[in-house]
Amino acid sequence: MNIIRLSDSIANDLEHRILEGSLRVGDRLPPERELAEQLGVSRPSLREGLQKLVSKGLIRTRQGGGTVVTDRLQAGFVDPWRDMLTGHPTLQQDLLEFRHMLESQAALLASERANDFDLQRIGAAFDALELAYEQDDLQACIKQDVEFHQSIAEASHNVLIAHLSASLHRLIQDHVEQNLHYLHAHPEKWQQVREQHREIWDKMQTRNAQAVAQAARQHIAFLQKNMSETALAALRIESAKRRIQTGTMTPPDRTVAS
Amino acid sequence: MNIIRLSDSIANDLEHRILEGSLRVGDRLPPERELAEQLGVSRPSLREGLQKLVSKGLIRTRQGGGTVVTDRLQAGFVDPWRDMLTGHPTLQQDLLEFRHMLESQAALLASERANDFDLQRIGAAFDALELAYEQDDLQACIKQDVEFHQSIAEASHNVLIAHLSASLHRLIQDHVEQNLHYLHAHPEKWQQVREQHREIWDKMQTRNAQAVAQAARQHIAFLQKNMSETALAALRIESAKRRIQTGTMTPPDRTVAS
DNA sequence: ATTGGTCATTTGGTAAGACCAATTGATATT
DNA sequence: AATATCAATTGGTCTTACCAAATGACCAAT
Repeated sequence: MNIIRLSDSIANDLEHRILEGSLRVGDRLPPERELAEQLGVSRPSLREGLQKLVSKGLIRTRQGGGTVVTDRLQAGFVDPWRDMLTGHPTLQQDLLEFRHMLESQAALLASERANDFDLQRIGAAFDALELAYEQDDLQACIKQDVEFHQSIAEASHNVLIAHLSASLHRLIQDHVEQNLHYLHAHPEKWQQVREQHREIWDKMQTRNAQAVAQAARQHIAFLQKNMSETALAALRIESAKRRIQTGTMTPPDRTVAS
Repeated sequence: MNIIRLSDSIANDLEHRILEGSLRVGDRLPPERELAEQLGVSRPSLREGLQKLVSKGLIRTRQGGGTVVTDRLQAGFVDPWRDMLTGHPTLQQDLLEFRHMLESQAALLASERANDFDLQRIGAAFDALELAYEQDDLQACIKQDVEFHQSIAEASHNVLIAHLSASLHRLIQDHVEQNLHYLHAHPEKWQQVREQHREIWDKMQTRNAQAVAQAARQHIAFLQKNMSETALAALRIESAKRRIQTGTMTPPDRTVAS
């Protein structure tokens, strides 16, 4: 009945790749001429598809520059929370609790579904993390810590988990950094964190889902405990700016929309 | 700093005309060749602009038929996640999986933290749900089903879980409705759902956290199973319509002349 | 060695013309 | 009058070409 427009197929496919994670935020697409040839379509058709995605805000094109992925969903889901968190530091406990759930589930699913590519990426992240530990490079540790957890989240092959995980990492990046600084000043805890990462990676390789989830839970619980200790010093200014919500706890009418 | 893309100007211009009223719903646009000449642009550029509007749902094009203004303002706002789900049915599995995790965790936390007010609200929702079952009022069932789960989510006393739960419920409302309709036609399954709700509520009252989480997991798993069955037909149609497969993205067989 | 500018290359933006395919509507046929 | 047929209309796609902005390499000046 309805013939599918070629440009729609193209847009749909690229959109799917972005959501699924094979095209990640910041990635550059191949040049239009090249991509058109890869897909076996003409450049105008490809461009019609690309422009659809541009209008959706999923990619950004610059003349002479190239085409890059600029996920707008990442902001869409979490932006409303950012205000809440900066205004109400007590909610950070909720956030950590949520992360606890999210990461353990991500680890569980990842150990069931990770393919070779996923495992390779996680392994590479782990190695880089170990290297950062060895070199005592705190900045690199932070960066690789995020990459390690994110690679696991994306190996879960669940779009929602992957995106939420990425969003949360952005959201709590400051606190992660702060926390790692604190841990770094306590070598025995610092060493514990390192062991926990190794534990997760080891269990992941055995593909024992429950064990991986357990290791992830322990890791996050450990961070949760330490972070709450350090967080007390952090909440200071910002408090006066916002009003607390009424007791009925009514969610805003738009948490998902952009 | 940003050079205005011609296709964007075109899309904006037409969109403005539509919203302003000079182009009304059902109106036919001039043929592309003619319209391109009127606007003083090439046909590819015009088409890029038109396709942007197509992806926004403002116009509809039929090969040989013409281009007509459709009504997008009926449904109101644009929810990117909703669009994603309708565009990529495979994501619905991810959504259900996520809900599975979220609701079981919510139930677990709720059974630990619910105060008298929370329990009263959950109980009231359950009673209303039972009443709806008794009266065989499908609409009321849908409404109270959401309220029941949402009251539990908010009893978790975790803001993120409560908000996300509310967002998800809105997101999958259509599918919930569709699913309940399906279940309603199968009395034995319909009864099972009712029992599962009772199970959750009973366990909740005993404040056995693990038991509640287990009951919630079973409930969602049951819905998940049935929903995937009902969605199967539509999903097959959708995937069949795609000419481009994910992965290798083989282009449509375009018989070359000569 | 670093800085700064010049220039060719790369890459997205636009245009023009052609042909294909579905729709439509008028015409011819029964 | 109903139906079948065909030609014009119109969106869908491809090819080629050229323009303009961004990039990066190379070279000159400090």
